[in-house]
Amino acid sequence: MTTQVSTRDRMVTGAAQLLSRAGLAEASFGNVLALTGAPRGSIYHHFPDGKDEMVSAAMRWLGGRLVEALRQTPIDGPEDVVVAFAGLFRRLLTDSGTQAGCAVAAVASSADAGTAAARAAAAVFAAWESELHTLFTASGLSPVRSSALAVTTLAVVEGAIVLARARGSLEPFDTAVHELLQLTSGPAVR
Amino acid sequence: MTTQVSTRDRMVTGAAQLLSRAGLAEASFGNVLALTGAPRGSIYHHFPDGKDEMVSAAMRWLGGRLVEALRQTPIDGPEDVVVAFAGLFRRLLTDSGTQAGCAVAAVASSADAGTAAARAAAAVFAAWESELHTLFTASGLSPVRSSALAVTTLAVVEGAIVLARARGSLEPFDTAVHELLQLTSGPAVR
DNA sequence: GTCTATACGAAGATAGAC
DNA sequence: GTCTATCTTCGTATAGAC
Repeated sequence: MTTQVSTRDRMVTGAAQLLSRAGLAEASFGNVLALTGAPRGSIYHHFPDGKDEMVSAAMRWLGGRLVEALRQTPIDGPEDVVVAFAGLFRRLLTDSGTQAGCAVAAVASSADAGTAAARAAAAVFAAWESELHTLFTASGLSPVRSSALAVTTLAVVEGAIVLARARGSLEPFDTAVHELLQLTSGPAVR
Repeated sequence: MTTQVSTRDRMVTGAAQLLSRAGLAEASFGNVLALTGAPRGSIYHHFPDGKDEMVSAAMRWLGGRLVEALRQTPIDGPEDVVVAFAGLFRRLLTDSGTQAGCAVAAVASSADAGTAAARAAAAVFAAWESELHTLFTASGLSPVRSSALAVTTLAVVEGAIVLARARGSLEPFDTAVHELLQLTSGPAVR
């Protein structure tokens, strides 16, 4: 039995791809239809609130997808948390030839504040941070230390993605993540 | 004698503002003219290559401006470098009510690869990284250590800006920068 | 659920007068 | 250096038939 993929799902994943590669403006209905082959008539059938709703759906899909992937990774120490999380985004960079970035960051940085899409992006960041916190705690760190490292891990990875894209090289990404790892094993109070 | 500010200069700084707040798509000629009061006829007079050229000019202006500001800051130890650099972007966040971000990151993440604007954004990142390297070295760190910290400082700050905007709070920014400071004074080989 | 047709605005860009 | 006019393309969004 082959898995049924709805037109809506294809549009959501297509929008996520376009957001990742070229930002909010390029994730237009026209581009989504061209990429997915979805019919024009499907737009406002599946997304009555228009683009804002489609982008919000893409945010939720990406958010959940990464959390699931994280939960499938075996975690022993705090270093594993960083490596697992960073590894997922490193894959995004390698798979795209450093042409893709984080779609959530793209939306958070360009959607009008207060729109559903902007709120969805912020919610995804919060969910990722929460998941990182949980994993850091499970790996042996104190709640306080886990909080600080969760935020910092997110910041380093998001920033490193931008630098890697700009330079067209994984080098800045790997360097920044390597430094981040120092913080998980450093002398800081646990 | 009052300083003459050319129409071109007003357009460049206006474009930089719009890029910072809403990204590449919102930095349209129409919005730049509305913001600066520049005449329509000035567009292709001052920027024969169109928007790509205007955005490139905005990148160069922002890039040079930050380097100048950095050079005016007294630096004693490596911590001062981080505080000075992060402080400039923290100011951007506070002045805008966490509504503005880094215009260079916005362009690097959404301009088509290969365009003049994308190359200008990459060049600005390289210039900032180089300046950070110089300052870290001057503050007593080894060249190798300075390289790693320059990249990491950039990454943390860029990522932290995105998180601060999304949450509408300076908290993630301050947390990430605080962690970054640990790396400058940590046990890593200098 | 899907289709066509269409409305409306804004984008970037060019030509030519002043 | 500035202005108006215009072109083309693309964006979101809606209406109504199938």
